[in-house]
Amino acid sequence: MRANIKDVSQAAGVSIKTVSRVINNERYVRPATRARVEEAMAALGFHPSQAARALAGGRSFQIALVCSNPGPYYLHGLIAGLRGRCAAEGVRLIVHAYEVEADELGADVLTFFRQMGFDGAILTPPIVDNAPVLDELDRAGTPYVRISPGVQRDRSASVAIDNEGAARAMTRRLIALGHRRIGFVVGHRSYAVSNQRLAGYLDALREAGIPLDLNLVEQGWFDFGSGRAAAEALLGLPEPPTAIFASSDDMAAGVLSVAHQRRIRVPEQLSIAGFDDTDLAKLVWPPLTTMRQPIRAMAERAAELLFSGTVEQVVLPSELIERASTAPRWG
Amino acid sequence: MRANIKDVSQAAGVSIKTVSRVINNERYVRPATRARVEEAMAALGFHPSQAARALAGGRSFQIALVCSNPGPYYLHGLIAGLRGRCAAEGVRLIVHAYEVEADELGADVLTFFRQMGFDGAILTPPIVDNAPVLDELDRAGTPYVRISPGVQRDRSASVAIDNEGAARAMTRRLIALGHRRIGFVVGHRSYAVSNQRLAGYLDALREAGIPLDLNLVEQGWFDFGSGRAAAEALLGLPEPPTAIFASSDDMAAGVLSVAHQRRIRVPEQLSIAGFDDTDLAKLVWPPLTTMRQPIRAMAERAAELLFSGTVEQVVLPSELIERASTAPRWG
DNA sequence: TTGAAAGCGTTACCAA
DNA sequence: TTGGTAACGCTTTCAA
Repeated sequence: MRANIKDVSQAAGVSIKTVSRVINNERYVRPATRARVEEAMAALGFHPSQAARALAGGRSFQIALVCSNPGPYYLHGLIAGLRGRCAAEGVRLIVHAYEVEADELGADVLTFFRQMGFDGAILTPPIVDNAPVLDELDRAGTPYVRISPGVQRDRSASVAIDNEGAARAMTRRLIALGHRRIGFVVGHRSYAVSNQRLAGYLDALREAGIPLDLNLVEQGWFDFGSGRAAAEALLGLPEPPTAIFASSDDMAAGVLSVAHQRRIRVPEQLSIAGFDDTDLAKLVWPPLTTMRQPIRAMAERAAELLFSGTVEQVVLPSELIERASTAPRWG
Repeated sequence: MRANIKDVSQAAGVSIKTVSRVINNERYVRPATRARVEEAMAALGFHPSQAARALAGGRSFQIALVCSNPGPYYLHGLIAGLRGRCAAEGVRLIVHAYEVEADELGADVLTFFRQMGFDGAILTPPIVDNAPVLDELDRAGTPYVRISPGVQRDRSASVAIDNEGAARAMTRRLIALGHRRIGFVVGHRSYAVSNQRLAGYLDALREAGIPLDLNLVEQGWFDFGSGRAAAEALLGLPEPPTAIFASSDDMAAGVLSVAHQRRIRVPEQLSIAGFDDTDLAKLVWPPLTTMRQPIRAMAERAAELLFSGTVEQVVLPSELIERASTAPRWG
């Protein structure tokens, strides 16, 4: 049978409470006593039951990462960014990836939160803007950090980049390269960042006095397939764009693949721009131009805010990466 | 205050035990009683405490996914494959990503397992071959499924592909294309699959009567950077290879980037082959040839084995994808 | 600085 | 088909 705290207390000749003090690194334990207890714990191969600690102490030692079914790089960046800090804090990471289409109302996520009192939560779009979910978290007193919130930004701690500004910068860049007909692939409708990026695009056009041609704006869903579909539509126009700015790298890769099939040389005949959290630019050849959202850094910062209890709206810089042939990001 | 099972039992006018029966969908509850209890639960917004269930019931309703710090596509494939089944089983997924270099002995993972009695575990390389960890799991009676085990394959349920056969097929393909000098980038030393893939490469050479040139074999670490380093070495040889087979797609992408820098046309002047779990082939242009490890399907199958309690060694087919220009995998 | 005892919210066992 | 009551293994409160 697994050793429990009582076994340890007997082996060490102290009370249960004292063992508990050692487990939790509390003060008021004489070094000698502490040593004796630790010895006993090691000898018995004792590891405190998290379930019991959670029940008695009201802490779960778990934080939740709630995200939609995101792309590989986004998910990886999140987990990579959270991993270290969680380990350092002795906390487990519960990954809850939900189906965006199937859970518009966040009901699933609500249930998820109500079952285990998490010590904290990290939310990503689009659930990050779901009021009932935020209400529940507030009600339960669970600290949480939102990544890329779209609404009520000052409601909680959050980490984001300036999506609108970044999209504006990218569009300006394309305009500076001489493009006047710039296609745009909008992101998933349920994500606030999609609108923010679209707004940046529109703003840059306005600023440059380029009239908006609605034929150049296609709806996408952040994935490779919808990028391809959008590219088919855009490149099939009587007067196709000379540049296409996709709201995510996955979609940009889709655009690239269509261009390739159509024997369109990139970037000579068609500039393709992506926007994302990925390292795709380093993998794709010839390269896309990418507006880089530092998702891993955002996750790291989110963990920092969560564990320090700081309620603050952090805005991290994004980064415009010209095509990798001129600005490689090797390593 | 959060409603507990006692509140529900009082509201419904039944005993605690009956509420428990309803929660756990046990038999021997009259439909009318069940309905009354469910009503009370809904009215009180009751959700059973997972901590209490875990403590009393000896089940944690959590399974662990233990992996090293894997690449984005690998991690994504794993989680995507496990997600649905976990949700269906009402079980949470705890992601434990550990540092391979820092945890050679699996001590960290051992602690991880001993703290919470998981209902099950999914292990991936290289910890999948760590005997102490497997022993601990056996001792605790925790069901587990190993993905791509390297040793003691019949020790537990597992899912794998035939790595050696796949690498052999890939090498044969390169030989069939007329290559005689085929570089090989070995995977990370701590992973058994690295040796398996190397064995397949060596076997195909032997079979074709091509003498092994050790200068053509470079050590890599599964990542982009080591792929670049290996390519620098191989392409810097007095007599460089005409094809390079990297044991992972990330490394293959690194090789590709070096080829690009050196103005080597791919695949006309240099064939590049990858081996992985990724969809890189669909993203990279010009394409690599890839031996595809269906990691998501492996994860799905692993979940199936885990939850059904089937102890079986499943071998899934891999797939040779010729360069994407001729065999696109769009969508 | 240490200890005794009362929870925490379930499930499991045994009766009824 | 239902209900008591003892675990489960820890934290917390209050004394000492």
